[in-house]
Amino acid sequence: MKERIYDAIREALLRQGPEGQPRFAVERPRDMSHGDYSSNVALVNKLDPQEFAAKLKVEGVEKIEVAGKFINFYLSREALLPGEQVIAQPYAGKTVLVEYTSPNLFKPLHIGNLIGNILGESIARLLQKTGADVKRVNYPSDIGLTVAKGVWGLTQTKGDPNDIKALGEAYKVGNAAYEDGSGKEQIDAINTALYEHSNAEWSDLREQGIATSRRHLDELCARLGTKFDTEFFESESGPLGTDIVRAHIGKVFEESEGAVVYKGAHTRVFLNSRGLPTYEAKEVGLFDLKSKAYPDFDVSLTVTGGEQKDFFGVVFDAIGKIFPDKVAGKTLRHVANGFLRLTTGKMSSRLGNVITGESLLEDLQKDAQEKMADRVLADKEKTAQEIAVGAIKYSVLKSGSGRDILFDPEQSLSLEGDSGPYVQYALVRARSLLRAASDKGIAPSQSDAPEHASVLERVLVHYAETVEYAAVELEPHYLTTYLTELAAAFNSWYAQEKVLGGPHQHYGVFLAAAAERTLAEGLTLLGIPTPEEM
RNA sequence: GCCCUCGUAGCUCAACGGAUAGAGCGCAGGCCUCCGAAGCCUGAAAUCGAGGUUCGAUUCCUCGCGGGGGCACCA
Repeated sequence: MKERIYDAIREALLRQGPEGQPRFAVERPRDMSHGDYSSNVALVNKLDPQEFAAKLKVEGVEKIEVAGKFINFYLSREALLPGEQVIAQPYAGKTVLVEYTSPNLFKPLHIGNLIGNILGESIARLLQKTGADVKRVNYPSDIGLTVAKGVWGLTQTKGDPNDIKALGEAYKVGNAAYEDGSGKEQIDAINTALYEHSNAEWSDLREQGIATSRRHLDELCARLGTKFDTEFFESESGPLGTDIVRAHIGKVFEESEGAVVYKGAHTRVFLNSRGLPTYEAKEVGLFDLKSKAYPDFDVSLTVTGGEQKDFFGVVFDAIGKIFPDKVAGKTLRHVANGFLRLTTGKMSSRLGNVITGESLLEDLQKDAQEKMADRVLADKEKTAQEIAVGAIKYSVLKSGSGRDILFDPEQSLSLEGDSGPYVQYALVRARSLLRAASDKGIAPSQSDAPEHASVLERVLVHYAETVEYAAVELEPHYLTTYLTELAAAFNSWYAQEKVLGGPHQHYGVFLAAAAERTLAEGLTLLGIPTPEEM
């Protein structure tokens, strides 16, 4: 619909004469009383709005009104009848790699790690919906200093490498010893030994710890709704990156103080003075792995914390110099996710005040269970989990992608108001109404539609363009905001409308079905579960 | 020191250079004999400061103040 109005204006503008590039916007007015769409075309092009508006004719628009500097478009009743929504396909024919989650094996996943997974999953789904062939990539860190700290910690604590909590404890011990210097030498030695597989005992601890960590990770990803297409490990990208970097010393890289560095916007170390690859060199290897697995990819997105922005700027720059041919025509892009801060202060593995992803989910599940105490549901546990996942995901996806998320561990997460469960609840009510209608044999139909459209229909029309916008901008929160508005419109309509048995009952069912479809699809694009009942 | 970000009701967040700056929580009040009250309705309450660009600035630019992040062997 938006396209249609846009095209009509552009055509009329071109007919006016050769004034160069037509410049104008068609947007959804903030206030519904200003119509369903609005344009600033007259203002920007210094035209008489009345005169210009008179020349416009758009199918599906019943009233074109000039309000001061704007031209407002009111859709016809027919155009406002909820129907098939066609989602534009700006990514058609594109292969997009989305790398996200990228956990540190050997440490339990804390809520901070969850943010990247939640954002990445939603972006992947939005891209898919708008035409892309999406490949989900996980890049776990299974070797390097972090793992060495954990292994050293285990040798001290004698913890069980099959116990995830013991791993967390061991990492804390190792990290502390590394920072105060007391264990630095030994940990560095373990690090080297792990790369070289020169110590069976340490390598064995590493393998066991990784297996434990992966079990928990897989289980958590399954609960969150992520299924990766490919995994690349740092133990693969490390050696590969090392070789590639070495082969380009003098051309792209230079040696300095025993290390191999790249001098871009700022200087970064790719191989440290012990000859081991840093994160930087591993990224070089990772790019090579990605281009071998998916030689025809068009876009590669890396979703990680915003603090890595400058880092990726330099690394992508270096990769472009190493592989000018492989990078040509492709886009490498870093997508920043914010990090999670606690109201009680910074969360830090070192201080031990981490909240693991698992424990947060469990707490929320308990809250949800309590709320459902007096209800009879088919599967309360499953439902509670859907609500818990919805609550967490919504709280991450409701603000702009790079923004930090403030989390109050005392208050837990909200299950009401501006929240995941609020939108889920609207969906559940719509489904419940549809079930009741079906039981009573009231079929959906437009036959008894009321003369005027309600707010609900006027919100529904904007679904497709919102999905497209969120996908192109890589900003799921536009969709989140929209769905909350849609849920509010539905709840409001539902509260004042006695549907079944009323004069517009068939249309009411028809409208509820449209709301149900849209809410369900929208939530799915965010990666939020869509419960049948709650 | 340099670079990047952010600053909007008491709190957590929205607002693609546009019209009367929207929500939720909290606060004050109202609504279940009726398809689900995790809901609906009403009310009080905000753009960090100073300049500039623009017909129009929360949004863009400059300066200042205040958070956060990054800048050589962590990821």
